[in-house]
Amino acid sequence: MESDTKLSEFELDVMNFFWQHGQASAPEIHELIKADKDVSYSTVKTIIDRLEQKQALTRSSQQGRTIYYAAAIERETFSTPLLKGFLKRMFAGDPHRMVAQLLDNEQLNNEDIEKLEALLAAQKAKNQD
Amino acid sequence: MESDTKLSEFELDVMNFFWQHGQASAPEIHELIKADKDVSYSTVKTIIDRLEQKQALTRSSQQGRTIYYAAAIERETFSTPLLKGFLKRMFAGDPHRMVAQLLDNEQLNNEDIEKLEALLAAQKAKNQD
DNA sequence: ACCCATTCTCTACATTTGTAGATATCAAAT
DNA sequence: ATTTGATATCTACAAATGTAGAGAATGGGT
Repeated sequence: MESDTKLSEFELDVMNFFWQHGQASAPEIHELIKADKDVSYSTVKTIIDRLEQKQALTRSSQQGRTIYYAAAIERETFSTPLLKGFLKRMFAGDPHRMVAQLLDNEQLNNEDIEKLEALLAAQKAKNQD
Repeated sequence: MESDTKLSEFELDVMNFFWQHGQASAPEIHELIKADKDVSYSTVKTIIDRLEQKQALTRSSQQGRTIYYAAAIERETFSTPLLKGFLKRMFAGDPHRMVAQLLDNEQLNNEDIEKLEALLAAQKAKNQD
């Protein structure tokens, strides 16, 4: 894929299903998406087609007429630059601000927080060497 | 402002200058933006006009013909829902994943990390009561 | 009082995005 | 073999977005 491929919000929503579920057909994705948002099959299929064109999805198999697609790129391929951009845009590039707001927004219980603490500790250890 | 106002990427870039610098004129913003990206004055002014229409900016004063604008909404008004959306879309709603990647992407030194640890500790304390 | 550089206003346009209908096609049920 | 329901393909379109030129307007210098 082009390194500069951009995905729209809706396209990203669709990709998420693939990243979570592995392969899926358009009707399946439509079904999943309808839970959140009332869109027609055509709409979803169009998004999938565009994702295929952008080479974010590939046809992975076929059952009868039904085409199964799968993500052709890792989530990280997108999340890395996006996170950077988002951090820059929304938090003036300051991770501290971002985590502060994350803590504010999400209701993390102590268990969650401890997991994050472990993460930080690990990074500190890594910094040491 | 409408609670459902959406800003585009470019619009957000422009808002950032206002959030950081307080009030500014279109030519000033153009000057600042040119450092990153080669766009014409017209382009920048159009974005500012759209932001004004969306009531994200207001005219705060005037020097001769030059109009000064200022942010009419707080950064948090946008960052809160956007962070939520971004978390959902890019990290399947899992803050842990997001922080993990943040740590991966940004090179945080131990001092930075300790600040984050303090943040987490504070939140834990708050959870207690 | 006059000129002009600066800034604003207006208009325009290609592209991307969200949206979906019409229609072709075929696999499976009878 | 025929029908039909599910699926795919194709086409379309309005709105948003990134982009910028032409030209109007005026504040400030002389």
